[in-house]
Amino acid sequence: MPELPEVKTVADELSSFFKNKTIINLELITKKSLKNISEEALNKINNEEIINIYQFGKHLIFETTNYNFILHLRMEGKFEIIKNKNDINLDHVILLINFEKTILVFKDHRKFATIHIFDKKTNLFNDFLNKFGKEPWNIIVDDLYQKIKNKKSPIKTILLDQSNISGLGNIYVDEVLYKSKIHPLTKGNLITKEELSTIVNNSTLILKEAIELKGTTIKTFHSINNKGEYQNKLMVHTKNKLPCQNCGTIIEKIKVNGRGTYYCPQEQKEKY
DNA sequence: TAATCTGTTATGTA
DNA sequence: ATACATAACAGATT
Repeated sequence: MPELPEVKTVADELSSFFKNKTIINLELITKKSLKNISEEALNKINNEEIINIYQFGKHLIFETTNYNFILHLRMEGKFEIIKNKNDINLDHVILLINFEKTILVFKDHRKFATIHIFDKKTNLFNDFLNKFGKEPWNIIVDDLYQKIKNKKSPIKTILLDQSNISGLGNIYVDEVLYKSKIHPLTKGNLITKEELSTIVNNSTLILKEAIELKGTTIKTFHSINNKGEYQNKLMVHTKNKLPCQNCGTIIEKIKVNGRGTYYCPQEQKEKY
């Protein structure tokens, strides 16, 4: 489900329910799903109070008294809040986070989600975050330009790489490149600093508007109480063979790095 | 019906 | 540095 706006929507809702609440314990339901953390490690945050729940890039971060607990939802991670354990449909449930009066249910039918827990007494949390690029509104264009100016990979691939810029996924990157009038296959070394500046500005505009609308619901995304509405604003993504809403040219779908990619062949010309 | 493809993600390998 | 396979699974397509 999640790119940055969807994760932020989820984080805000979870925060309204669980900020300042104490975790009683975690119950791992589907053991084989956690590849990057041990079951014992989950016990560390038993009895921890949640101080804050927020989003960085596509990461959902629960800050507790002594730890940072990070969930990455990948493709299909989602939550439900229930009152009674008997109400749970256990299909695809990975984890139960038990609170005094409610249970936060974490589901992930493709089991791609990852969990990290970092002790605040160490630098591991900062080290982890430092592997990722800044969010668009904090990007320094000159710095990003230095990173991409010699790359031969397509600009779409570069923008999806979270070590360059955090928060763009397959939907919004198509929308950003459309708004910026740049062909998704344009090689990084052909992007001018001015074009990169346009891309960064449009990334900020589009992600912020999507946050206002609580994300995009294409398949199954809904946060907890909200359905996103940004799907009504999409200009190219999922619009294969439909006329461009600006110029009427038929939108094309291609593959870039194996990802379905939509663009307007009239307004987004490839540079060679 | 069954085989194949696709996917709001990301990492590991070569 | 860059392309490809892989993770696991449901729903759509052939």
